[in-house]
Amino acid sequence: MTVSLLQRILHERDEMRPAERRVADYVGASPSEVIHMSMARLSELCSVSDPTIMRFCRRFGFEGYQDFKLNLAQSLVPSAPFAYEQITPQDSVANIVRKTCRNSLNAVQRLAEDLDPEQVGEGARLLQAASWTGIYATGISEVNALDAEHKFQRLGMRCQALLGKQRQWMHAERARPGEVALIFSQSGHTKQMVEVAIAARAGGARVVSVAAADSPLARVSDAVIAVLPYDRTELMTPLASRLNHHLVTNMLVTAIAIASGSEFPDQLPALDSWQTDKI
Amino acid sequence: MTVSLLQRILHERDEMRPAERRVADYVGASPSEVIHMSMARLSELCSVSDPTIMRFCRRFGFEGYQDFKLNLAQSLVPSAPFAYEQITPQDSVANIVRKTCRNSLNAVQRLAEDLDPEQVGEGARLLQAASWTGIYATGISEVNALDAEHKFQRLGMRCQALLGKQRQWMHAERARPGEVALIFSQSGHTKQMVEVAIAARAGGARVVSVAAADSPLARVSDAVIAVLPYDRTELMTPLASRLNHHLVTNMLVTAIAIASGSEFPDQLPALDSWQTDKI
DNA sequence: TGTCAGAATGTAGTTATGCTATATTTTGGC
DNA sequence: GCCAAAATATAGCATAACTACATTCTGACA
Repeated sequence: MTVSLLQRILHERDEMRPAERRVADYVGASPSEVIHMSMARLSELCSVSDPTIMRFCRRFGFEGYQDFKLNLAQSLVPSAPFAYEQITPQDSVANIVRKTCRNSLNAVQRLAEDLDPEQVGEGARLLQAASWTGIYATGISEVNALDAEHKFQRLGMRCQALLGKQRQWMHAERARPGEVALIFSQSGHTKQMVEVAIAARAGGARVVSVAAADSPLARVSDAVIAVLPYDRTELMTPLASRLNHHLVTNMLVTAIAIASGSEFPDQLPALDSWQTDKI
Repeated sequence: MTVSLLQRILHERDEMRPAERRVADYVGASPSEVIHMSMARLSELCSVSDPTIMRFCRRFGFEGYQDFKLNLAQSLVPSAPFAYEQITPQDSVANIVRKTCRNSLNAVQRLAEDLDPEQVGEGARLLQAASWTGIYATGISEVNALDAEHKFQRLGMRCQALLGKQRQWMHAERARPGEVALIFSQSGHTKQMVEVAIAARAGGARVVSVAAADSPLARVSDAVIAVLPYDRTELMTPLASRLNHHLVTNMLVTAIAIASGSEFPDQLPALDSWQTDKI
């Protein structure tokens, strides 16, 4: 969970020597003014030299005052972190609605913070170039595979969601160059998925996995879209956090739609708009 | 609803002359990079002069490039309320990731505001009491039906996702008292879903629909869980807003799990925790 | 079609700012 | 008190932001 710059400044204040402490106090007291100030002005107001300001910025990992100011500006924007709230047996339906939405917001925010766009871009490129894509998932993640199948097929991609151990094995063993195996696994520790990845690669296919970084599945993949798994080991993954794979699919679909020249890439014409009759 | 700087840039783009438009396009495409750039670098990349950048910043009310960059940096921070940002063909993958998350946050927030917990509660009661539930959806919403099937079955409920016109018709015609038809339709205008609802009710089953209020489907349902449809009539429903039915399913599952006495109602033990081997 | 005025845009130059190199002062251990 | 290291400042350079003025483009009108 991200700690804001202002909090870090407050937290490290007491470890600073007097001059830097004066900077910390001033920034902490008047951040909105500071973001619009030159370094010279700030150093004058704090009765310190310019290089002390630089050292202050460097203490927090910034290359210079410019980067520091930009981050400080961003840390002024009110954004809930939406803390996770467990739903308990005593909760009313109204609380269920509220907490479900809140926990979903938490899951989306975490994804926004953690996801590396380079990885999404790489995954999209491999998928777009594939002659055929097998989409693999087990258990409750199977719905992610089906969702991806629908959406990719809407883009005209040749692909299939492969459910069930035998069907998955049958396709992974016959994987060939030019194909892609797209694998969804929250933990990246599902044995079947790891074996599928190994088999698909052995046949010459590329493996794109949507899984936890540094997981067994990640280690046998060509491209990983790393999605941080929920880290409460004593509890099972809450329903809300399962949104993240769903969102990654949307991103892949959108990236491929753009690369394919779509005008409205985030609005796939719903199948029901041309296949279903309306009243 | 606050309009962000990025949206204003997109909105005013078409009124600009070519040079300023090049700036608008570049800033719109790569805001995260722009905030860290010098004016000289940006002007070089856009093939415009420095004063053109200044004029661009002044157009939006800023005194200079510094103020512009600070505001742009802040407009990149997801904040409540999360304004919808359309993904355009010029968007980088980083923008796709950012906007997908942002638009998903927007969709969840809208749901939190609009959803009536009474309706969710009523829907959950009917579903919990059902001897058997048929789950109906068409087109891209079929994945919602499959998701619901998985989760309800995990609760021990007798249910089945019914996909395809003939299978749906076959089951709706043979609906009987004590059963429930759960129907997902974003618009509530899908003809097949309305006909299914009418047939199921004629057989004595109860109809729970997750659809737009005041829709044809809502009018032939026993219980409606009203989900506001996306109101951009000229555009198709964006991918992000399709989260809402997924969340309603989570709420129903959680409410039924609580009513059934579950200790951790929002954390279905994932199927994969007892059906899949881990490494 | 040519002319002209206003708008759009660029070039050249100045000032301010961010940043670095080096000097000076302060602090703490012995 | 001495000395070395850490903290801090002074001085100066490079470049970034910005301004003043010049040039080019565009559209209206004769």
